[in-house]
Amino acid sequence: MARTAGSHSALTAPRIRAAAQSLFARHGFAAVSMRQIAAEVGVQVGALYNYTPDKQSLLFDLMVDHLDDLMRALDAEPLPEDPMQALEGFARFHIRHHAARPEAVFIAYMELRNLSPENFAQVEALRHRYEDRLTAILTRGQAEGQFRIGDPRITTMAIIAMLTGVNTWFRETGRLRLDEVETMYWDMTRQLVGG
Amino acid sequence: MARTAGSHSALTAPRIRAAAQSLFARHGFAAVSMRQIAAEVGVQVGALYNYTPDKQSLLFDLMVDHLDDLMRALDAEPLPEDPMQALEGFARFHIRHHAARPEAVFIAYMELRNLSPENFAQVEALRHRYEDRLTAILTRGQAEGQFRIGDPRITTMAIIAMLTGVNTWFRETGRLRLDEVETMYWDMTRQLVGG
DNA sequence: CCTTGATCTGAACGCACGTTCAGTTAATAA
DNA sequence: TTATTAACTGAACGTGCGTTCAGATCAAGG
Repeated sequence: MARTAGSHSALTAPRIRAAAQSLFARHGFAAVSMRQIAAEVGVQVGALYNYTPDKQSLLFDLMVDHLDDLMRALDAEPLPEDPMQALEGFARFHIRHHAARPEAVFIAYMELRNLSPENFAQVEALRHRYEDRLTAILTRGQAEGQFRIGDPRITTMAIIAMLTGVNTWFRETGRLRLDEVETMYWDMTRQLVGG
Repeated sequence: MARTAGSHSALTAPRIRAAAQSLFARHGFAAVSMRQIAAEVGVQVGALYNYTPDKQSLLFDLMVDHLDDLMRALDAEPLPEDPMQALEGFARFHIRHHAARPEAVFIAYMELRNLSPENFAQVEALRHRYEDRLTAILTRGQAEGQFRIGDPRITTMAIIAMLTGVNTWFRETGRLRLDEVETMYWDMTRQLVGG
């Protein structure tokens, strides 16, 4: 046997991505085999190599696409002049965006050490660009006397860690709706910066 | 060849633990082989099985010991009556304790999915007990009107995520000393609870 | 000094891994 | 209808995996 009925790269490619993302998130990159991914897609393992040069590229592409998606989505958000409003926008956006794609977020945070040094550097640079957006808001608010904070860079790390932490416990089926969580975390963020 | 000169379980056991911890933290549990651990210790792979029934137990024991250590250390801390002072004690303790053992912390957070369901439940229970200490402080401070917070449980998760985040960027060789970081994060924590 | 038990070696087990590739079939263009 | 290309199969490659175990050597107590 060979080419199968209905097979098409425009269909198979996203299914491979989805299978890899789901399996990497559940079991971890190192614990997932190419054969498992192929089985989830419904092809033989060799077919995967029409779509990726190797296993690591599968992981790298997932991360880069996730971070590109994140940056594009942030750029599409309004950026109010007022630092407090800008901070609220960022906090709410961060929670909403991350809660909507827990698998991609999980992988992007947990599998960094499985990247080659060059790939790691690229991913880190993308993440840095995102963090810089928050740092800019904090620096502006501090300069305008609205925020009572110390080092804006440290504050950035603290806020992002706090907000991203939502993904470790939030479940759609839990007692709180996401918009309630969003408001609770915005309240905490606001107080954290002295507002 | 067989038993080697100077070999003793009291020496080999901790060296196996240390090697496993170091390698798991650096490369991840699934990516580390028993042969790598043995090589780091300087024995053949078979010798490891005098000390652990299998690979997973090595991971589980590291996690449990870390969490036991964490609870014992917290219990050894003074617990002031005043909620604000108690919170300061907790925040500073958390940062100090975690910064001192980054490998154990990293493993305890990243390798949960490599545990069997029973082992996972045990580790989760231990972590919950630790979190409960912070929740108790927050609940008391809220009842006494000192803290301006919402749900104490959510606030617990937010604070712990923020504080633990220090480990992702702090380096001994960086521009900030740990006691400076400690104070910065305590300032943020205090403001977060409305103090 | 001798015995006993602790400690480790060296080899082996079957299995799964990532990757490659010649060959085969389906889709598509001419 | 035919020729071409896209998509996939099936089998194979060498390697490393976790775990087991009989046997060899060392440490320690009497």
